Amino acid sequence: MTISEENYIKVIYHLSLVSPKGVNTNAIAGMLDTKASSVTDMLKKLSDKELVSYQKYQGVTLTESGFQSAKMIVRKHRLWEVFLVEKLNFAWDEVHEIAEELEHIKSEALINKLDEFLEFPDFDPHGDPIPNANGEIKKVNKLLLSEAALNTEYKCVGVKDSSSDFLKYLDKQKIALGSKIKVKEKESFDDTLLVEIDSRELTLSNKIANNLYVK
Amino acid sequence: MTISEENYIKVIYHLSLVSPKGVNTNAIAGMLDTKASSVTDMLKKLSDKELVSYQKYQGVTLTESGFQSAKMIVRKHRLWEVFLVEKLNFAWDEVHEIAEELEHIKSEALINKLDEFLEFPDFDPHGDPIPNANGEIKKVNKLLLSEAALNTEYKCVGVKDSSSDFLKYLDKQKIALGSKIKVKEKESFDDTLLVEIDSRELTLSNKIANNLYVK
DNA sequence: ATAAATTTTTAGACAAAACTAAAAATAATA
DNA sequence: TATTATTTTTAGTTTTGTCTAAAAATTTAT
Repeated sequence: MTISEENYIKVIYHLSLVSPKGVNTNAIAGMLDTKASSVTDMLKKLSDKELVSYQKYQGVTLTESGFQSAKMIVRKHRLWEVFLVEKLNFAWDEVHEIAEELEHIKSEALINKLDEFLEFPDFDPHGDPIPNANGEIKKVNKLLLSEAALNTEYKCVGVKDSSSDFLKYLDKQKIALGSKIKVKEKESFDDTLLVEIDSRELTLSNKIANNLYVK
Repeated sequence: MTISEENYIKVIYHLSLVSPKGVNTNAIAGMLDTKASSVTDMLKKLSDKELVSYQKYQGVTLTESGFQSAKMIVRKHRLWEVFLVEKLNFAWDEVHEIAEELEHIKSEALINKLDEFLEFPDFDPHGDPIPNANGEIKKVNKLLLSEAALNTEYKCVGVKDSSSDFLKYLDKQKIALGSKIKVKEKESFDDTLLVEIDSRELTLSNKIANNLYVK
């Protein structure tokens, strides 16, 4: 697989978690910052390689083989992110772009040795699960903070939006993965939350609450 | 710079250490396993970018900018090799191919943090010097074992040939970088050496002695 | 249900990096 | 020096992945 093919497979994987019945050409083009016509071309190629099943105008889904490939790319991406944060002391908002490059390094031995070196982490720095060498993914029943029950203690376990802006906001508010969090009040007008985090009180907008996973 | 351009620059760098007055098209083609005509095409492009100075039929040399770029690629390659051996426990004959890929990862921050994580190593696992962030390279007055004086204690500090075959041979003979070595006899007929390594006696062919650096 | 809007595909073109085959320049040899 | 031999370059293709513009299919709206 070329880097370009890998990028398409990865994007189709992520999009099919949201639209499992078929991913649209335009959606792929949007994610890859390319044109729909380029996507069509690539879908034909991926289809020839039996990585996706594709019928004109009907959207695309991953084949079993494409699905496994996608998970291996995601595995690499997330393991490298752990390495960058845990070993090289990058901040969690700095690692995505670098991991986008590292995820295309070919060696299987490399990624398995890296996994071992990192002591087989289950989650990346943003709380996303890391597929193991067999492609198995640990399921976690997390929910969005916006869906959390009142006066119940939760733990922050992940972010939905992992943009630098959002992550820096969390840093500024000293909200990290692992922080204890309890919703004390919910404003019915705009769903603003009054929360207690590690025994500090904070007001969080609905937008924030919609992008923070708790358990 | 594209990966292909980087590979050309790196090869020209290595070849110009041997032929500093100009590197031949065919020599580059040989190293990159490509055709002379492809090399000519690329030399024009690199010349346009002022990474090399190139006159038709006269061979090619790196410009100052090309030279700095080359050293940064070599720096990345060798730092990744240290990482693979020291941290991921790869054998020294397994790391070259993987580092060939890793050397093209773009981030400056990454390589400097990696350097720090590895505690600023001066040499890679084969004894080759690692340029620092400014492109400066530690000089070492090493010599080939074949040129070593009799009955003088040396230390193995590098290999000239870093093929897997040669490195595995050294492993088998328990010769590693850092091993103490003394030439006790030199057979005048074929230059075979009788050496003492870490208090074991060994017979080494001239070919071996011509590919092992000592100090 | 037909028209309008949107999405997707086709057709044709382009740039990068490789190739082959042939021509031109340089180097080696008689 | 003239002739070979070798090296290097040019000219013309190919492949990969992209693009634009236009056509076709699908979806939405009147």
